[in-house]
Amino acid sequence: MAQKNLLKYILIGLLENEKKTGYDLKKLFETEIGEFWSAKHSQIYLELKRLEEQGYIASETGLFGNKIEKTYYTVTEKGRRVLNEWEETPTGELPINKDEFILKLYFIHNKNDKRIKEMLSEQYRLHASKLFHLQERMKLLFKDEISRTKNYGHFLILDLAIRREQEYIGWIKQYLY
Amino acid sequence: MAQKNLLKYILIGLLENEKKTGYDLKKLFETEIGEFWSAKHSQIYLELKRLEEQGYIASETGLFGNKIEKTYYTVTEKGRRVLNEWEETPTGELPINKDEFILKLYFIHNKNDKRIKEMLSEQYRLHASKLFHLQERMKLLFKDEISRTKNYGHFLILDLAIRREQEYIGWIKQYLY
DNA sequence: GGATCCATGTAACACGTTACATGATTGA
DNA sequence: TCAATCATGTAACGTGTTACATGGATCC
Repeated sequence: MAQKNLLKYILIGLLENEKKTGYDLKKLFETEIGEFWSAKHSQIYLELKRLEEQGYIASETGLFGNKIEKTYYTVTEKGRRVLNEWEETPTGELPINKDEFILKLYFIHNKNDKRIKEMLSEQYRLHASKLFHLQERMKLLFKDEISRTKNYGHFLILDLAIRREQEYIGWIKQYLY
Repeated sequence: MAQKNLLKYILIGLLENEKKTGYDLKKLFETEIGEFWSAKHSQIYLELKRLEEQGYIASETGLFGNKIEKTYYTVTEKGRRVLNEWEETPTGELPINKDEFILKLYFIHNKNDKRIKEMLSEQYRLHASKLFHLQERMKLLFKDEISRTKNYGHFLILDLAIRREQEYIGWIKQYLY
């Protein structure tokens, strides 16, 4: 997955409909996007600079209070074009989900190993908590039909994420008891 | 996930019961481990050297044919210890599965966007093919109760992987038709 | 007055991929 | 003899994290 610079498209995509600062974008990674992507502010600010140099986004400096300068970014025509090109390109190749827990489990050979129950219990807690969080997001963002139609992609992937957690929890339960 | 050097534990873990060459390990990443982890030979060879320097594994050079030298690695006591420590440490923090398709979908807002069906169709093919492959592996590796008991962790994660693909496919079908 | 958030940046490092490189062995 | 596979390595680069760094604004 590395080497494709997908952060580029995320940033352009997030700026598509509304100008935002680097800090705004950073906050989005902590909430909205955080469920399926991550990036630190250090990486975001650098990438924004690079995207501006390459002409995919443009910046304007706004004033906040009377001293702090905020840099707002907007998408250029060129940026809009590459975003669309990317969206239309078949993705191909399923990604490998590197999951440390899965890895640990792989190296446990004996069915009666005491650690299995401990590990499954921990995962149960983590996934149950994530499931709850996702369900709350679903309620908050997509309570009516209109909101679903307007951000349909987001609705779809939230639905997938919830199903996935439910399945994961089902799997754990089967082997935990 | 990065910064934890999990490759280290994979290599030690794979060498635990049997001495292997770098090439053997590379091959395992193409088959067995490939379902849930990836690594290129360039990274493997370097990591093996580092692990030997740090005393986690030891090497012996064998001859193959009459000219080629193969380097076999085995795990040391120190290596066995860190592997066990790792296995006993709670994993914590669910990983973020960075999936390019999910990302693209997020940026599609309109329910009637033609691209949704195309994207879902492509994913259907990919996941159906992966599911088939996983099911074949399951049949091959775990046909009887005894094989399950001997590599129980592997059986568990293969079962999870299959359920996950089934769920994914179910999700696609729901919105594709 | 102090904590927390807003806002932006740089530097060092770790992880992972791609490309370059070499040469022997095996089987058709 | 030619292709594929076995077998091992290095170099350059791209991506992402951690740590370092600064200073204003807001709220209690």
